[in-house]
Amino acid sequence: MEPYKLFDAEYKFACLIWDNEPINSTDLVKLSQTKLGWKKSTTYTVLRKLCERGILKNEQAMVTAIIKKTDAQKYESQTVVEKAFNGSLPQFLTAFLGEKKLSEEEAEELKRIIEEATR
Amino acid sequence: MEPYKLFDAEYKFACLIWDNEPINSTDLVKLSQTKLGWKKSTTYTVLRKLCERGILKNEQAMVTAIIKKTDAQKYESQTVVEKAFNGSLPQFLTAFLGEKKLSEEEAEELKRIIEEATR
DNA sequence: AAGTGAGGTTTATTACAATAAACTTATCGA
DNA sequence: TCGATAAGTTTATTGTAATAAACCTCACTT
Repeated sequence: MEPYKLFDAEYKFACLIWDNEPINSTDLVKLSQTKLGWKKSTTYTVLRKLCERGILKNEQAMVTAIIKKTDAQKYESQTVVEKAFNGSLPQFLTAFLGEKKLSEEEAEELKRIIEEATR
Repeated sequence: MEPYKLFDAEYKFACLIWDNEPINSTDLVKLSQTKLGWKKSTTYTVLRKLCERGILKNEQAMVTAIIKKTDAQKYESQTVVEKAFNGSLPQFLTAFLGEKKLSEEEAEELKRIIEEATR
């Protein structure tokens, strides 16, 4: 398995931790119950798997993330561009935008991000 | 199942059809063999499923796509942006680019695409 | 000392993606 | 008319994601 690969359920769960860390495991069980509808055992099962894969950490009932959210996101973004767009960001953008129209502000923001990444 | 959702194996297979349609089913079996390493029965199984889901069509042993590649790509791109970036394209772009640097030409191309989508 | 809650683990269950073996039926050329 | 080939279908197998029931152990409280 690639290091940062998170399945859908895992990703949602990891988001709870990214947004709330450090979080006590009992509190995380409650949070998963309300946010995801998970039972306690489900939470611990998924938690342990993500710990084994080096993505999260659970020490003295305190859960934190080892992998940063931005790294998981980078992985997600690059995976889809490779898989479905032959690695081409322009192709991705074209497909994503489709017939959608951007406002001036949105366009400016995107161009700023691109500018930022241009040497 | 959402209409355009294609699993990994299905997406690769659909690409063969998009790139070669219209294609005779026997030829498609051969193509899947060489490109994906699939047996004949695998090809027909996946083909039938995609036909049932209204994504492909197989009539008189002639296989064509009903859903266009661009539509499947649009779905893929929007799905990942929603799932992992809270629907925010700027967040996606930021994560994708990371520390990567763009050349002048790449930046120009991206800005052109954005310009195009700006009313 | 017995009950209770925190903090887990062990073991299952279910669903379905991925792949294919084995069988069928029809056509067509030798 | 028989054997090959095309064009499929039926039925399995395997792996694993998603979810959870049932159990365990320890510390603390009553």
